[in-house]
Amino acid sequence: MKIATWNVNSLNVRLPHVLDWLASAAPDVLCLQELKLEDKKFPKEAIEAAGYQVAFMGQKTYNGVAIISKHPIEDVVYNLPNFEDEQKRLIAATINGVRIVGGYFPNGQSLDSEKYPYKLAWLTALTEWLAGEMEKHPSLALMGDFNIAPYDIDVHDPKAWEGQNLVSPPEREAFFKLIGLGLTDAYRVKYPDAEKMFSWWDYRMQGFRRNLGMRIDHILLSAPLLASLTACEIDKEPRKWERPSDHAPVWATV
DNA sequence: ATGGCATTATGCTAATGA
Repeated sequence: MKIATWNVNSLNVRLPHVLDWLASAAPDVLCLQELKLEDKKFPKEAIEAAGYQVAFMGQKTYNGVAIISKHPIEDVVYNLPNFEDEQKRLIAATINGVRIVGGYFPNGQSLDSEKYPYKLAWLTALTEWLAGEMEKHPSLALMGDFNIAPYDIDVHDPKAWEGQNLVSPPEREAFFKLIGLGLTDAYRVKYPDAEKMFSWWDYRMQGFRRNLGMRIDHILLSAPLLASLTACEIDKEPRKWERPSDHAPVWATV
């Protein structure tokens, strides 16, 4: 099964990109983040016409997540049951016996922002909920825009970014608590030492052309899925398209 | 060098993203 995640930064704008990528990459499952549209504006018909089913939870202007799948989508959970939240950031479902958890993790903005403790609280709630989820579903994939670069080699200029939002020690500790549940960073299994391999590039300063990016979009696999992992890649092609998202899709085959 | 660029909305300026 080919599973993927992509922060599309507005599905209104990026629907053609998503349809093109579904046709060319043909994933079984694609988690989307940052839909930035209301449920009533979700392009359900266009995605179904492409041969996919969909579960989604939209929000005007900000956030919003979806799971697109070639196979039946079962037991959908919307947002963290243990975390009261106005923001639409998480969707989970069972597909082909695999528990898929798609998340748009809070950005945090900066360490002195009120959004930073919200990010850490969200991560704590996710970790607590996910522990129970993994007991119920041994085959589980946690994927999405984590807004955390786990290692210095995931950052184009680690010196300049040292201690800042997206790489700060409390965020990285939260990331490794998720790993501690028994999850594995699929990309790092395939490419343990690869440097300058990013999933997001700033729109400004010709960030993509100069490869000034961060690896913040991840696929984390439980042990049974890790055992069947055959490939994991970041697809940089859509980032070269006209009017791209600032994120690239990341996919794995399990 | 706290700029740069893209998206959205009680829109033409401001907030947010990462």
